[in-house]
Amino acid sequence: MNQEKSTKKTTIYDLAELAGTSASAVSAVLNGTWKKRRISAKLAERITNIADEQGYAVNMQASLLRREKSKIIGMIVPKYDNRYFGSIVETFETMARERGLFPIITCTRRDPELEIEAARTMLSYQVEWLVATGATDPDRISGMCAAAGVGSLNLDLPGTKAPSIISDNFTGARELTRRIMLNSRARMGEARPLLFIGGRASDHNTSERIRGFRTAHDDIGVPVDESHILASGYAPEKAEASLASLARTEGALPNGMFVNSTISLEGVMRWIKRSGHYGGQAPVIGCFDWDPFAALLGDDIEMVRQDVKSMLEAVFSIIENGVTDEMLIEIPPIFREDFSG
Amino acid sequence: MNQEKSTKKTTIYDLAELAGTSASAVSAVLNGTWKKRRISAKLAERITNIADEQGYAVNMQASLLRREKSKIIGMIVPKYDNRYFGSIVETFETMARERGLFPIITCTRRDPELEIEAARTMLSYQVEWLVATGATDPDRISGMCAAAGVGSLNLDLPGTKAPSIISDNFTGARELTRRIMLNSRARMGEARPLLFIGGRASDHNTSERIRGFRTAHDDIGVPVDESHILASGYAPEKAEASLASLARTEGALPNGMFVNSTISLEGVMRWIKRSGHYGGQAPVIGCFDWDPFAALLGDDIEMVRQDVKSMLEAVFSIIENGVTDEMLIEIPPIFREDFSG
DNA sequence: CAAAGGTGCTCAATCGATGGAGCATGTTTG
DNA sequence: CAAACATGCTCCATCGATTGAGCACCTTTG
Repeated sequence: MNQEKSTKKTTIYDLAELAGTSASAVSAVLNGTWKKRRISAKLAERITNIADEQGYAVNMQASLLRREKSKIIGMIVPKYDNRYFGSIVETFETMARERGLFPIITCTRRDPELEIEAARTMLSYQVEWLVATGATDPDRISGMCAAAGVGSLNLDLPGTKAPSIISDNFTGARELTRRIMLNSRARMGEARPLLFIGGRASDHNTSERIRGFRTAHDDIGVPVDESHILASGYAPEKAEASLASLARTEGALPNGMFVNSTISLEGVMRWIKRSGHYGGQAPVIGCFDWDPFAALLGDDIEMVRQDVKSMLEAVFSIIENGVTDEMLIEIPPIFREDFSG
Repeated sequence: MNQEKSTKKTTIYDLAELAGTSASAVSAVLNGTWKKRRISAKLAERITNIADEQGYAVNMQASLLRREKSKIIGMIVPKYDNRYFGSIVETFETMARERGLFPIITCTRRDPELEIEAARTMLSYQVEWLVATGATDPDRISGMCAAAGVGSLNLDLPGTKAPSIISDNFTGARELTRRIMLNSRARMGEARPLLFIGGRASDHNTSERIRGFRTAHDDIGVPVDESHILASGYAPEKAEASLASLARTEGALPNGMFVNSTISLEGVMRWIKRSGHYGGQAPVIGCFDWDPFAALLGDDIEMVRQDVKSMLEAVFSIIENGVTDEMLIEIPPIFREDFSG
């Protein structure tokens, strides 16, 4: 209530004075080591009460400086603008807290420089582990962590210098392609080559998904149209622009599409609506990612959901039980029948 | 490259030894105060090079313990599962970094206990400001911050003990209701009472929106049907359940709906699709929040977008220029014509 | 009743970075 | 040429919590 209390923060020394005891007793009581340090239950209770009254909160900076382990775990994430990353972040926070870890998360907006800066900042905060999600240069981050003696993991996009947990993109894409093909055949009467749109051909996920896309075409015996593989980036505008340009040069577009992410799907749906290219009848669509509203957009839209929970269980299993031999762990994505929500 | 480097972290003392100088010189060079402390440019460069070679990163815990200001700014956010909060978090991070602050964000899943615990943890990390977004008990958080001499702000949901920045819910809801009414009249030939669904009547935003909803009915001269105000919570299931229950007791539902958030809209759209209540013709909908896919869901869906950028500019203006007299700052939301994306 | 052991606490060094104070030099200035 | 000043550093206390070591004061045991 007094002046000092509102400006300066309460420390264990203040509490010690109030309780008529030493700072080490206060420290021991508040961090739970008091039994080990043979402090009486009576004193412990008195200290606890005073601490509560004063609204005391440890100074983590001081505490962590002294401790050997920080219990801080960092995550770098590219964006918060879709359900996949949103769910990764939320699940990560929850699981970290369940394990007594303090999660710090930072969003790098797919900016390679920001990624490095963010990683360095995380190291400054003494993270014990750093999870790089969808990083543009995961190996660079792993290198920095290794030099600082900090563990690192890649999530969503794999690297070569740290264990990587990703979706089984090949199998998922193959099955998704098969389903689009079946839906398309049901509507059109025959199986025809699909369009692939979104992502960057240089990234592992996209190239694996394209491989699955090709394999599924092979499986059914339909040729792949190379000019219809448009890995033009993740932004909605990119997808929109490349569809527009393809329509300009080719005329009629395929009636089935494999869309590489919900972000790309945003652009695709916008173009379909704005251009009126398909008239009333939208194409049969499959999307490698899930969004509740996108799922309601039509009857012929198939969405695969990446299994975020299992992916993060794999992440924490490595953190808790140490690094396994496998450097690449692939988690099967979930198809419609499998998920309840 | 040696054993030590991989296990123990490099400190300024290590760098000082490598450079044949003192730790304070190293510290001054690396934190930019070297000119003020009259270190020669030559030595500064040598130290910088060695630091780079060693991949040195300051120990923030030690640094912050000594400093007076932490430059850490905290945000508490309820969920990451919609574009509104996603955009708040992403914008907040970006703006904080632009101002040389380090943002830490934590998600409390609308759990009141977790909120308090998160606030206490933030205080332990010596945040200078805490922004409580959509908090269930903002005043409790403000109280904790005040006791620790830390500034706090409320975002999205207002409180009474700290400045609050929120959307102008009343005016926004009034205009949104007017638009739904016009769309509905255009389709049905006459203006009829709308349905209000989602949110909690006890929270400020919902009650202000309901007030705007009523006022708009008055403006047009249409009575409000009290049994059609369903503030049954935020979860999609809640909205779905209360529509189902209403349809069971009343038969035909209104042909125009005011949906209080995209989260509720998820449940609404799901119910409309599953129940088949409306046949082919979905009701005219307005939603207080924006989502790109939801916006594409039909022609008669009007979405207001909360002006996240302006809201956060107001937040940082208070942080930078001090607290103004106003305790409640209301930011007008954005209607369709206004936004480009 | 002395030795041995237990109980309940305090002392003081420590973590790494910071910054006020101060110590050698070299350079002006009256 | 001495006083005054500038330059380029280093020394060391400090931030708050932690923890090994150790000091009194019991209580038990042979």
